[in-house]
Amino acid sequence: MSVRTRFAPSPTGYLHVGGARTALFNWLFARHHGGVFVLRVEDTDEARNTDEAKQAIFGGMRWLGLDWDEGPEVGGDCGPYFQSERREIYDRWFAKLVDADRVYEDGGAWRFRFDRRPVTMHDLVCGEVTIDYRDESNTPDMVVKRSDGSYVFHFVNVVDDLEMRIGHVIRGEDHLMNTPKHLQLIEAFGMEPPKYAHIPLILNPDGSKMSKRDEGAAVGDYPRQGFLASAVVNFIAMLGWSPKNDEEIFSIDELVSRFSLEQVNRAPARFDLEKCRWVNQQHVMKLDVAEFARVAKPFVEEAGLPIDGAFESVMAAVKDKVRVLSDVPKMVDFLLCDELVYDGEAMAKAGSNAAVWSVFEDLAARFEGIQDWSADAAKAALAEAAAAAGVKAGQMMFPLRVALTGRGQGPDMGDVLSILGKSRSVERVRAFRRKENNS
RNA sequence: GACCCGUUCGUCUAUCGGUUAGGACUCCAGAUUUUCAUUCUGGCAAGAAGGGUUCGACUCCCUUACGGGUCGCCA
Repeated sequence: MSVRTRFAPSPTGYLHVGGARTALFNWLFARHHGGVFVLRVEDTDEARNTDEAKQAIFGGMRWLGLDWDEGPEVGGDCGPYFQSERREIYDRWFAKLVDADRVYEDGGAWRFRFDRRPVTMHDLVCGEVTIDYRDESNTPDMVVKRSDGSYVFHFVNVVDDLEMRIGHVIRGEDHLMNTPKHLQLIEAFGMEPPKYAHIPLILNPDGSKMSKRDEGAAVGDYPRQGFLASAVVNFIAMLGWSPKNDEEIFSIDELVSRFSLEQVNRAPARFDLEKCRWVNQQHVMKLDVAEFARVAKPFVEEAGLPIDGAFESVMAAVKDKVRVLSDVPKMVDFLLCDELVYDGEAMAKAGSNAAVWSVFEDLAARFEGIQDWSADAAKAALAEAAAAAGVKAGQMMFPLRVALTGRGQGPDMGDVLSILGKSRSVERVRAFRRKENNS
């Protein structure tokens, strides 16, 4: 029998990293084994469900690249995939419980009568765990059908996993204590349970439980913050899973081929956004220039910067220095438009040496005298101007950077010089001189 | 409170009884780039505590502490 896993979110909010990682592990496990990944929407709580949430979850999964083989919008043999549409199926399974005399009425609702004995489960991550159901105070009979006739989570979740022939249930550790309840239900149905794997939760940097509103929690925020989906997938995979060696940068395909549940940790991990940014940089560096230009372009346009023919060479100059795509505009704005914003700190640092300033006296003229403009020719002109003023050429690099870019850091000066070209370089050196004279 | 899971550098982790406890992020230093950043090299930094078992314990067992989870007519 082939491997079948599922992700079963309830559409009550956006997709958060914890849910995304649960979906990812299920997806990786299914893909690794050439199995089927099912998406099922657990929308039994009508009051809290929203269509926006549903779309946010679908959208988040698509962005991450977690495609589902069965589920909403793609169909499948085990549908419908919305619990709100599976009413008759639940009624049928509920009747089995009634026939077996395993439920009783309580205040209009129906409770499932637990077998009062120790229940042992064999979790693929946590190992053997036993919960003693003789302790009724800790395990009161659970409601499976509400007084309004609707069914509760434990019941529908179990029925659907059985109906959809899910073989491996991979879910958050917050469900560990629910599993014996599910096992008891499955036994009452006379069915074989799936295998379970409970993965540790993701915590905030301070160790508290990560939930909505916490920084980095919403998967939907990642695209516009300039993260690559492959990097986010790589990073969240590393939270709770390890290849058991020193490697840590993986493409999605590499994760698929390497993933296994035996490599999942049991301790909860804290979310470190700084490392996530570093992972993103590693993935950005692996992009070729054309691809990088394509994904960075929307951010540059969003910042209102003009895109011209030199765009790809501009992108090439900064590609290996960006952590997140949203940083790109402020790294290249001086190359794309003529409105320079001078950084005060960089200005002060550049102008601290009076001798340096004298070099700019004739630098513009020397630049203008260059016949075939190139970075090398410009650098040679700078060296000559520096020598004439008795200043070391190296000392001029930083001031020239500030003059041409307005700030203290950026791409290699060779790239800046060649992209800017002669007339803009001359103009900016002159503008810089004027600013100095005025101050 | 009861029950369950967990505990290696600040963080993510390797180690499956014998290691100078390794890697990565962050931070610091050096190098290279005639410049800043990038990059590279190096450095700081860990087995929660106490008992066992053993020739030997981060690794196995117990206790304590701490962290997380679960005890709904939420999912």
